[in-house]
Amino acid sequence: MLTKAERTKQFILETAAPIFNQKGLSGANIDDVLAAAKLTKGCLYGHFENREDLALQVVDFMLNTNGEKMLLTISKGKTAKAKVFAFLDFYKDPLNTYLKGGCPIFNIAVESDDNFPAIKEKIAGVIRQGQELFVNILNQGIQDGEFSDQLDSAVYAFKAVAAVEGAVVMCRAMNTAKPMAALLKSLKAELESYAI
Amino acid sequence: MLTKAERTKQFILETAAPIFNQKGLSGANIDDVLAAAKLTKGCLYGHFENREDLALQVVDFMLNTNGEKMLLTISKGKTAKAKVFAFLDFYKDPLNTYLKGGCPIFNIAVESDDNFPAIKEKIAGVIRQGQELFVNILNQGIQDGEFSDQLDSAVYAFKAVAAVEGAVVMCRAMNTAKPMAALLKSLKAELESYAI
DNA sequence: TATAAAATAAACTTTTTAGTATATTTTTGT
DNA sequence: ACAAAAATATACTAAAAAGTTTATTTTATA
Repeated sequence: MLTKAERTKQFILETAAPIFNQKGLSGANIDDVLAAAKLTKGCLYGHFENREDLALQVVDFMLNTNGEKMLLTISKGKTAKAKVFAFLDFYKDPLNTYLKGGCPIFNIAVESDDNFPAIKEKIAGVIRQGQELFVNILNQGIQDGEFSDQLDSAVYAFKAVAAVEGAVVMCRAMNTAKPMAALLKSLKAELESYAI
Repeated sequence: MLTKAERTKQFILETAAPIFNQKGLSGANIDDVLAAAKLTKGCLYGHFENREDLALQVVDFMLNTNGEKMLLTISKGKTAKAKVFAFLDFYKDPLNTYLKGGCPIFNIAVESDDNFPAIKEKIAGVIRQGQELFVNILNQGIQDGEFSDQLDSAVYAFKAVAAVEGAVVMCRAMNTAKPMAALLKSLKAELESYAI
C-alpha cells in the first residue's frame, strides 16, 4: 500500500494533469493547482522541489497514463484489424477526452517544440514508440494473412496517427465531433481495402 | 505610403509573430519582443494598449498572413488537382516553416482551445473557411470532369488537412521531415485514385 | 527647415507568481 | 495511545514581468 505521502503526491499529479493539459506548461500556475487540489503551499512544496519539477513530473504522469490507456485499448482487439480500429476509436469523441484538454502528447508536442528541448525529446520518443507499435501490429496482420503485403505499414501508421491527432485539434477548435466520425470511417475503409 | 507609426507597428507585429508562434500566447513576454525588435517600452506601449492587445493583434497578423500565403500558393495551381497538390506541399518542409515555430493555426488552436474562447472562435472560423475553400476546389474538379463524383470532397478535405497538420507536429517533435514526404505521396495517390 | 510626431533612456510602481519560514494542528501507522 | 509524519495557517520574501512616467533626443513630413 502507498504511504500517505505517496498518495498525496499522486493526488497532486492527478489534479495538476488536466490543468497543465488545458493551460499548457507555460500557462498553468501553482495557485491553480493548489486551488483545485485544496492543498496548501507547504504541502505541495513538500512533494515537489519547485514549479519546474512539478511540471516535469506532470508531463511524465500524463505520458505514462496515456501510454497505459492506449495499450489497454489496443490489447482489447484480437486481430490486427481490431487493434487498429480500437486505436483509431481512441479519440472518436475529441470533445470529451479522458484527460480534459485534448491529447496530451499533441498538446505537449506543440508547446515543447521550440521551448523545452528535454520534453520535446521525450515526446519524440513516445511518438516513435507509438509508430513502432502500430507498424508491428500491421505487419503481424500481413504475416497472418489478414492484410495484403501491398499495405505499407509505416505509411499507413503515420497517416492514421497524424490524421486522428490533427482531427482532434480541428474538432475541438470547431466544437464538433462530426468530421472525426467521417475521418475514422475513411481511415477504416482505407485499411479494409487491403483486407484479404 | 505608410506613416512612420504604421510602419513601426507593423514591424513590431512582424517581430512578435515568430516569438508568439514559438513560445505561445502564454509563454511569450513583452521583454522578448522588445529585445528582438530593439525597441523600448515607451515605443511599444505607444502602439499597443497592453500585452493582451499585442497578443490579439499578433494572432490576427499571423492568421491574415497565413491566409494570404495559402491563397497565393493555391492560386498558382491551374487545375483542381494542381491546387490541391500545391496546398498539400505548403508544409512539405515542416522543420522550416515560413513562420518560425510551425503552423500558427494549429499552435494557436491547441493553446486557445480551453483558455481563450474569443481566439478559439477566430481559429474555428479560419479552419471552416479553409475547409470550404478546399471542398469548393474539389467540387470544381468533379464538375470539370477531373475527378470522379465518387470522391467525397468534404471527407477528403478534412482528412488531408488533419493529416498534414498532424504530420507537421509529429515531424517537428521527431526532428525529421521524412514521414511528411511519404504522407504527401500517399494523400496525392489517394486523390489520383479518383482521377478520370 | 521647423515643428509635430515618434522613439529613447532610465528610473520608477504595480501586479503577479514563485517560493520560504515556522509554529500549530491533524493524521497515520505501529 | 503515541510518536512521527504530513498538512495547515499565516505571514512572509523574492523574482519576474507588466506597465507608468517624464525629460530628452531623434526623425519624419508638411
